[in-house]
Amino acid sequence: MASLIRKLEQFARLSPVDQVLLNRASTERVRHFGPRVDIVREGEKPKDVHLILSGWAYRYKQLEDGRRQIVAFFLPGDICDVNVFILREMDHSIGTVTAVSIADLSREFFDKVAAGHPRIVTAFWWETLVNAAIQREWTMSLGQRTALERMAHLLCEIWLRLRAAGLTQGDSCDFPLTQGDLADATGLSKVHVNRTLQELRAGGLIVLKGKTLVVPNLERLMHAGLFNPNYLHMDHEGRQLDAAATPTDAAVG
Amino acid sequence: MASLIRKLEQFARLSPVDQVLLNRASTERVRHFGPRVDIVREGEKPKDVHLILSGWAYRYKQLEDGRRQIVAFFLPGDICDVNVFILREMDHSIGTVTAVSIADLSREFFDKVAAGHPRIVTAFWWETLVNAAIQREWTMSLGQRTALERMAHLLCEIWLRLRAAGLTQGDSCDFPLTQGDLADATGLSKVHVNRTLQELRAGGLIVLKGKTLVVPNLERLMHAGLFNPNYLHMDHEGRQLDAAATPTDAAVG
DNA sequence: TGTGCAAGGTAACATACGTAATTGAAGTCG
DNA sequence: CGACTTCAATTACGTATGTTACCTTGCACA
Repeated sequence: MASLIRKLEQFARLSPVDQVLLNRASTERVRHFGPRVDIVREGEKPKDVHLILSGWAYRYKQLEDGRRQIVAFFLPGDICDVNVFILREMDHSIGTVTAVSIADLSREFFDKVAAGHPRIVTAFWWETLVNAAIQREWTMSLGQRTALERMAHLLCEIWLRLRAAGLTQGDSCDFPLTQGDLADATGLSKVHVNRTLQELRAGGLIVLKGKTLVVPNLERLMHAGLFNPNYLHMDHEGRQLDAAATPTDAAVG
Repeated sequence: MASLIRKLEQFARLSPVDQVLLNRASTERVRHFGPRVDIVREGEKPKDVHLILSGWAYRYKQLEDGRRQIVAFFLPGDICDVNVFILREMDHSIGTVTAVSIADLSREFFDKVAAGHPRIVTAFWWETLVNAAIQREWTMSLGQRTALERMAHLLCEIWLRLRAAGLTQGDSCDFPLTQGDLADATGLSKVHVNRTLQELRAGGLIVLKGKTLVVPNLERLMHAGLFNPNYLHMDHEGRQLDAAATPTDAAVG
């Protein structure tokens, strides 16, 4: 799976054998879903781990009275939760935004990885730790950032993650989220999301129309969102995201 | 370390050899800190993983202008982040509430665990996944719950975690957090935290005075916080937290 | 055994954001 | 191609929570 390997390679150098294993695992048991559909529901017993091959999805939780919070977005190349099948039941649901293809990764796959593929183990740990860091940053956003900062911050995060997966074209990208989605993710009302987006547009920070987002000046958007990319841990051992940095041949694992 | 083993045993049955290993690791390199002191600072390179032996601490992030968010609390028996030393630098800080003793767990320790102690591996995965679930629930709280619900929810969480660590006495427990701490954790102002606590007191949901918290009726407090304990994943394979459930001899791992 | 400082508590006032309701634009499906 | 349905946009108004300021309580330490 291109996006996954591209993403993991950012962090750990995978051997050809590693890559073959990942490729096989991500083509063996593939399922397809339509847009706006649940893939997994709270209360179910997690049997497999899901790798997003294409499309956007989100993880969400819901209160009995209907209030709903999106707690994470999944983009192509993302793994839902390494090793969740250890748990007895899901404490949240996963739904699609667009049409989505996923590969189911079994417990046996992870056992095999643990037994003989230390580079992949390291890379999966990195994925796990980064996801935890993202969740913390969302806590920070919801607790401390204003509506404008929060929105700008979220857009920066999605932008950088898309870029790392090779899914941006110049300064624009596909953006299938509705204002309702953004509201559920930022903890704001739809009305206030609309106001906030207007403000970002007025400041020339974003162009958002139809299902396309343009970020003319990432620096400025990051500034507006008090965005510090360190939590994404996109560099390691001197390897930088898109600066051709020191070509240290770091053996990780 | 008693609290740690007690907590992990809730989930995975550890062999005597496993327990010896954990006990050795948690007595080898111990450090002591005073109250209101930083253990780790954002930007540092994580060299070890920290196991809290005694005392309360928190993980926090700070914006340049001083706004600060507590994103997690650490109680005795908690491990800060399994395998963080994989990352290049900390994206947050860890500070103490009370005096704290910690054990430093090295990379070598985790390598040894990975190589020969599958039960501990499983238990650590469980710890990791539960911590992620807790972080998600905080996101939910900050995004959707009202001040009152949020506070009640947080108190329930801390209560259950303390109870699982054996740190409650009947319906009361030590509670060293200040209203300022609660404000930074809930994303509310100190004034509003005060108002909210008054309201909880008026409703007879808590008695909070000095450094002691009493929860006369956990059910009612949970109800007020829309608290669903499933996210703590405190039961597994039929083993319930404090109901003497089916004594399934489940071999995990 | 006071004395100083952090923590808790209160009040008056300010505001960022939510709610409800309506309208128009844009897809989508029979 | 018209009829739905969803999404975006906008207005008027309401409120939960923030801010500032000040006072009280409690406890650590001289």
